[in-house]
Amino acid sequence: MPNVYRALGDATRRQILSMLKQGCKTQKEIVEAFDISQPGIKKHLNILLEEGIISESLNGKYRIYSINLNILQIASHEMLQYIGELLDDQLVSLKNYVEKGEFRDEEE
Amino acid sequence: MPNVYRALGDATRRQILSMLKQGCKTQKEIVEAFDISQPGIKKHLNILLEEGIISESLNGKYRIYSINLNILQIASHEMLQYIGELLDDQLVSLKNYVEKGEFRDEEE
DNA sequence: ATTTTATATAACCGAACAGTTATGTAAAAA
DNA sequence: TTTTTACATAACTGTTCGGTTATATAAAAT
Repeated sequence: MPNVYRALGDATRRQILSMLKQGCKTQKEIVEAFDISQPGIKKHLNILLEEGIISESLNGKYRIYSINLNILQIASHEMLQYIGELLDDQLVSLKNYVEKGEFRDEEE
Repeated sequence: MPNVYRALGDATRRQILSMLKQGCKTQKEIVEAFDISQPGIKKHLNILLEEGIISESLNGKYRIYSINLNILQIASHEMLQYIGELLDDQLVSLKNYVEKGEFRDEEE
């Protein structure tokens, strides 16, 4: 099961995910958006891949990355539940709202 | 500002916080609840202290730890907002619900 | 056919982490 | 006063992480 803390625990990875939320991106595009070397970015992408939060596909010489919102949702479930329990019932009911399936599956 | 990812990113620390949610605990009590050495537990407590998620107080030879729910709430705010933005509007409205101040301040 | 482009991979670095053992210290109990 | 108890601290280990440079490779463009 994906480790959301690991995946989201780094600011660069969060920015990458925000980029991918706007649409699929080439590795090159991602690299150009940061002041980090290509292998450095690739490591972040590998961690997101390991955690299943993003997917990779090939197109000629390009690597295309996309975000897996459904998996991210499932993955954050446990975390939201835990925080909800700590922060008490208000957040829990809030979490229940999420769990009731009110999400639309953007990734289809 | 507290790094929630760091604080909550470890299972032992999450268990410690769950314990403290039930009430203040002595370091001894916490140590006894885990199969980890006393210095090992102390390191986790120090990280939670660094992030401001828990507080420490002295009582004779005892160290008493308590959870700072208010700070945890403020700290998770950003994280919840970010995840909300990724997981789209349903979660955002959910997050707004939290932000509207619907939390009661258990720690007063 | 050669060069450029997009990416992969290896090797390295310093810092942080999770854990340990060993030892010191201060409060409480005997 | 001696011993026990609760905790602090230092030093060490192995692993992961975020970053780098250097180099290889495969596709595309020239």
